[in-house]
Amino acid sequence: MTPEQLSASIVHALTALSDRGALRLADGVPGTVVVERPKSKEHGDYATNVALQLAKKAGMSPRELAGLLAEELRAADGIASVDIAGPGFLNVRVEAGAQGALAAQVVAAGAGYGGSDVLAGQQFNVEFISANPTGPIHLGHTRWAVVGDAIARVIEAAGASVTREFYINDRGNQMDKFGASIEAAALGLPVPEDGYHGDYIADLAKQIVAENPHIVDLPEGERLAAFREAGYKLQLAEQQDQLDGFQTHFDVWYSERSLHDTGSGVDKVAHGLEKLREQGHLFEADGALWMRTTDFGDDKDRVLVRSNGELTYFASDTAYYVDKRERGFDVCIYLLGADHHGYVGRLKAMAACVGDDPERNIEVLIGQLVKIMRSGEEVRLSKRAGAIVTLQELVEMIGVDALRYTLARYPADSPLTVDVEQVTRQASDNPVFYVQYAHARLSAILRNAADLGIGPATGDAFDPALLSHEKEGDLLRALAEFPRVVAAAAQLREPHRVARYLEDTASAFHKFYDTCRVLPMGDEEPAPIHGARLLLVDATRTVVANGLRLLGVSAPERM
RNA sequence: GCGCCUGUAGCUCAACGGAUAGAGCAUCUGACUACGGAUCAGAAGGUUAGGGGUUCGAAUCCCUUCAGGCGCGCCA
Repeated sequence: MTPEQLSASIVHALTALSDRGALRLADGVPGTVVVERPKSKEHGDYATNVALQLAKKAGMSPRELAGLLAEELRAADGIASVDIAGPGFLNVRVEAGAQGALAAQVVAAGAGYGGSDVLAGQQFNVEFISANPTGPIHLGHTRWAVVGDAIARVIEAAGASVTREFYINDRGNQMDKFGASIEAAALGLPVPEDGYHGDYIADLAKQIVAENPHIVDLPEGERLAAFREAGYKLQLAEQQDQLDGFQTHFDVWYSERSLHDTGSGVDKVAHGLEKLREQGHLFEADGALWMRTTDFGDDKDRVLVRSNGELTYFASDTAYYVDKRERGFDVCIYLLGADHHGYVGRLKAMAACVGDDPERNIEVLIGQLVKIMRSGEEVRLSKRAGAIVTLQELVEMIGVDALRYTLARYPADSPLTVDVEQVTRQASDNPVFYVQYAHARLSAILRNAADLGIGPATGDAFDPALLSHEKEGDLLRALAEFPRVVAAAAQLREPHRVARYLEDTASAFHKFYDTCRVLPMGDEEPAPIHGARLLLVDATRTVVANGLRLLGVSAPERM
């Protein structure tokens, strides 16, 4: 029995009581009730606080209501016992047969188990990383690579359609500084003070000159542009390559330049401004064009066109948002670092200014920055000073799986400290291996079973009531949780819940494995219990594999 | 100064407003002649930064004090 099924049974019981007049609820019977897995086993297989929640509306004491409900519920299918505890909790024990049946359901659902339709019918755009193409992807971006990708995956599992998008800031003076830095390096001149100083700049210069020796002979202005464009192309390709190797794949790489009229006749910025004008939130002052974001809670109005005629970055942002909405996305999610939290207000206000609902159409997730410790000291990220820990270095040190998992198992809005040495040294103690090891073990059992010529029970040969051991019950309840863990992760945009859940489930499995022999021993004849446990093993393997996939972490069959 | 985020075990961090606040690492004690010991069983470790409030019930919500991070440009 799953929590959902139990919830339905409770609603059914409430309805029956209500129909008989034994219960009168002010707002009627709720559609669903909260069923949770208690922390302590003494509190049964499942617990619900429904009596506490409804007592006031029913005009009776929680324990009184709990008593009524318990009596009604005891008659329901699949329920072994119902106890009333504490102030009015209902502690429910489920019959072994009703619980064991889940194993077959999981295996039947396969890769689809864990999915739901809680976000069905919605189109999501998830934008993350969006690094300037002026340097390598580094640890500062890596958290968003992992979290953004995992958010996209869980939202997809919740039934929505998702586009992962990377916004390339390929316009503006940072690009010019980048170009000037490469140019200086190529010419053997000192890099400008406000330029980029990492070693990679010299490498880029070398590569560009090697590919096109005549570039240094170009006239000065042309030469800068040529270095800038060549550097841009190489750097973007490198970012794409590294993210690809990091199992982070984007559906759309969106160039900021493409928002501006580049002779295509489509000027999306002008279009965005027009939209704002229609809505009446534009005004001119001091020779500049402004958006009155203060109409919607921003702390000050924002300039779109400077008095010198140049467009601000925010003008691009607005046009980009309008474009996303016109491409059909209902919800535009932005993942930004804590150093950008000042943008939340203006982005929301901007969405309101173009006539959207800022509570629904735009969502800005602010993640805390990752603090990096090395040799007991904090490593300060600075692209310009060249002090960076690149994604590539990190992957070489700790591997894709361990790095992804480490960053995925914490909520993005909690500050995180990563000690480079510790993560590297303790790679084998990383919880990712605990979960992966469970998968490898599960795979090994199924392999060994196949060698013995046996497999999971199927059809009528499966007797769910055989899975009555305490550890089997614990494991089954863990498996039953998976769909709502994924749904919660999607709705709350908190994929770390999946990682924590996998650790719990792996633990339940390891305990089961330690206590319950799955395969026949020696020359023992295969019996129904072996088939039933193999089915449970198969179901567990399915859940662990599905969960790891949501995090973009591999599920190895051998380690 | 104003605003946002954070403060939980020695360390890194969990905990839909729920019952005795949990994991991993580190420390200590046990378990391998049968499915993978990267495992399992157990011990120890806490005034959830401090103080008020809301309620059946608060780490969680509200107020306040303290501490830390970040942000407040016609930059990107």
